[in-house]
Amino acid sequence: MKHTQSLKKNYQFRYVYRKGNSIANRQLVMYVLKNGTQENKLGISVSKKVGKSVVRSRVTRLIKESYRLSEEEIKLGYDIIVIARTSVKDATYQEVFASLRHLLHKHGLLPKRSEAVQEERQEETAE
RNA sequence: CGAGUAAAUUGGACAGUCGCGCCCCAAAAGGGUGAGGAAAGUCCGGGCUUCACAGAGCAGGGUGCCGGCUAACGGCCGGUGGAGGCGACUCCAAGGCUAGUGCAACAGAAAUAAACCGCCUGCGUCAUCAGGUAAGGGUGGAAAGGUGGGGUAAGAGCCCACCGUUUUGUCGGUAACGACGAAAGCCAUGUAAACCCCACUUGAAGCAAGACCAAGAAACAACAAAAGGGGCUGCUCGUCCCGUUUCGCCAUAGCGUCGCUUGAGCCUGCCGGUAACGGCAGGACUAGAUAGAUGACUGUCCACGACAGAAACCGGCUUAUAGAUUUGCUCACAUA
RNA sequence: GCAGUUGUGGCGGAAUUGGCAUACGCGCUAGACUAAGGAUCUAGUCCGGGUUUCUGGGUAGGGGUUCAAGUCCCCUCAACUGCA
Repeated sequence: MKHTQSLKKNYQFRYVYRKGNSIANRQLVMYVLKNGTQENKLGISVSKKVGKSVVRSRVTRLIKESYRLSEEEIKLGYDIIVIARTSVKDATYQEVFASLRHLLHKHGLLPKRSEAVQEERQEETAE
């Protein structure tokens, strides 16, 4: 991915957990913290409670794919941790995608999307 | 065709767009390649690595009908015995309680030891008492080989026949064992998945093993001896290494390199072997990450896709598994 | 990845060499005491059939050895711990 590294070390995760802001919905939890660089760092955490290794790796891939397809719109300079909750194990790709967009929007990391939405609305009203 | 039994194969396919790990290329573009039959459980066995050499003895652990295969095994193949099934066929930790020790609750007269009831004899009879008796009753998982006959006061391998058991001979088989015969009236239940005996086998830990490179902190003249400590293992031997003690702080470590994938491996053919397997010849050889790569979308088709994701490797076992395909054999029915 | 430990009523936790499964404590239910509550005392409390007695099953799940298994052996499941 072009603008995104991955969070690797445990201390990086703990720093974000301690200092960052968290917002959750039914399927995911998202921690966000400014890191003062021109890149984003993404960490995905799927605990053993979610399921077996097949389930966990599939959940990881769905979250990663959802993030990748949204990457161009997301603000830069943040550490983001996405934690999967137990209910994700039965979710489809579309549900995960919508859930991730929902949390990114609540964190205010999707300015382009909101602008786009506003533009669409303006266009609709203009028409 | 129906019912069954044994085994083998497969585990969605094709096309396009975007994306990921590794490799090729000086780089880019581009190209190649990318999870399983169980990758799982970690139940066994191996190679490999470290422990000086991987050594000796004891203890401990494992296995347990016989023979073979194998690097090895608790695996596989073939056979023996036993159990089940009309049959194809399936299942069995299957050495030794006749080496010793332990245990066998409750019930029952009595549990490894026998007289409660009963039967019989004697004191004329009954009762009682004394004695004989394990055929019958009852208890129990188990009650002193079983059935039938003779015998007796009543009974008893007391005697006989058959069956079983033990010992032994001949023959067959590498062997487990089998067949046939002889002898012994049969000193004795179960449990060894109780201790144990016998035979074989086993050093310990595990790729987070470990090797190398880089960086940092502390301490230190050299040699020898003693004591102490440590490593290999539970102990003894043997052997090697080392200034010691206390307190505090940091920390999943350095996006390090190797180990890391070509291997007791796979496919095809021929030969040997009942088979497991072995030999020879030819051919292909393409996951190797290090917070960890296989996904998303679209279209077409069908049976609408189960169980499930590599983390050093290999041989097995066990467990999970939608559906599809193939072959051998058995039984029943029908027909000829 | 490798190595290991544990599993018994609603909860904690006993059960000797295999021999009557849940002793004991907490909690819960009913009753007594009280104007009421608390505390205290009494009784009950694994599940099904019957509701006094009786009877069948049950120690994470499945099988085996044994006359008999919570206990011994094998397989599976779940929870937990350690290892640079």
